[in-house]
Amino acid sequence: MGRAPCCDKANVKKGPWSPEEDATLRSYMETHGGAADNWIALPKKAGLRRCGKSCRLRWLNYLRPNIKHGSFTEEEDSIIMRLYNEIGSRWSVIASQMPGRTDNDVKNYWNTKLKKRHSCSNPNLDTTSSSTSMIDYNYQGFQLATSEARPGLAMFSNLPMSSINYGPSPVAQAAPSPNNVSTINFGAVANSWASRESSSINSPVNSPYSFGVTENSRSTSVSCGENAAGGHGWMDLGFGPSWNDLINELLFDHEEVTEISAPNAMAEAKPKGA
DNA sequence: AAGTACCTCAACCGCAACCCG
DNA sequence: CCGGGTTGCGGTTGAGGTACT
Repeated sequence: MGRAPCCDKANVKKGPWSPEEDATLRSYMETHGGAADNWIALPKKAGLRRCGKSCRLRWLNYLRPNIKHGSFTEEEDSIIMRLYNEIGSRWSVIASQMPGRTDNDVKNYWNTKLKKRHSCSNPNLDTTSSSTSMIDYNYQGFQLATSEARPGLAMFSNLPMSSINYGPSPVAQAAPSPNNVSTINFGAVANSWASRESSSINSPVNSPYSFGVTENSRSTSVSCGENAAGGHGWMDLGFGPSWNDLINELLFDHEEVTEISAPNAMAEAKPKGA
């Protein structure tokens, strides 16, 4: 025997709400302080031939005061993108960060607009990797470079732009012995290999694994690499823009891309857990 | 103008979590 | 603790609108 239905399906109307039904529900909710003590019982009390769940959804997603309709702002876009990268499809949590937006709104917006933006900007890139701070350090590295310095690459404006060392730490535990990571440099590491005026992957000065965006007098580059052979696994530093945003900014927003070295490293990059 | 493809978003569904007697 | 009722959530659907041919 299955679960008891939440309402009498035979006597319940489905489909789009009429203006009259909206008015009835709104009027009932307003006379009850905007809250229902029992959604299942509400339709009967309010005189609606609707399922309680349907009433709840209609109120929360459409009729409730202060609901914001209309297009999303760029700020809202970035909030959704950032939170999706951090916590995934927990729409109610994401919506709670944007007053007036409902989880349904956010979910629809993601599915129709942002998901495409999130996944289509580089066909060679596995976009399920959540952020540039997640590095498959199995690869020798890659480097993207533009022909001239791009001071203040916007993507990294909120990241530590000086040498920061991480490790040994949980993020590096996947590294097998004897290739334990002792230090990871993240950021525009002023004294690492990435800051040299070189287009090849060289050994980092201070650490076996290094990742950074660097502007020197001639170029802007983003790169990661290792000097010790045989690193395996993923390390996730827990922050950073998405790969797509980064690649977009570097490749597509700046017209003069002069070099993409070791592209296979990117093409073969796999998401965490893959 | 008509037909078709594509897009949007309100609404539905099933499930899990929560609440309460 | 248990079990039934209720709520909240996320995935999915499909009607209606719009763009394209």
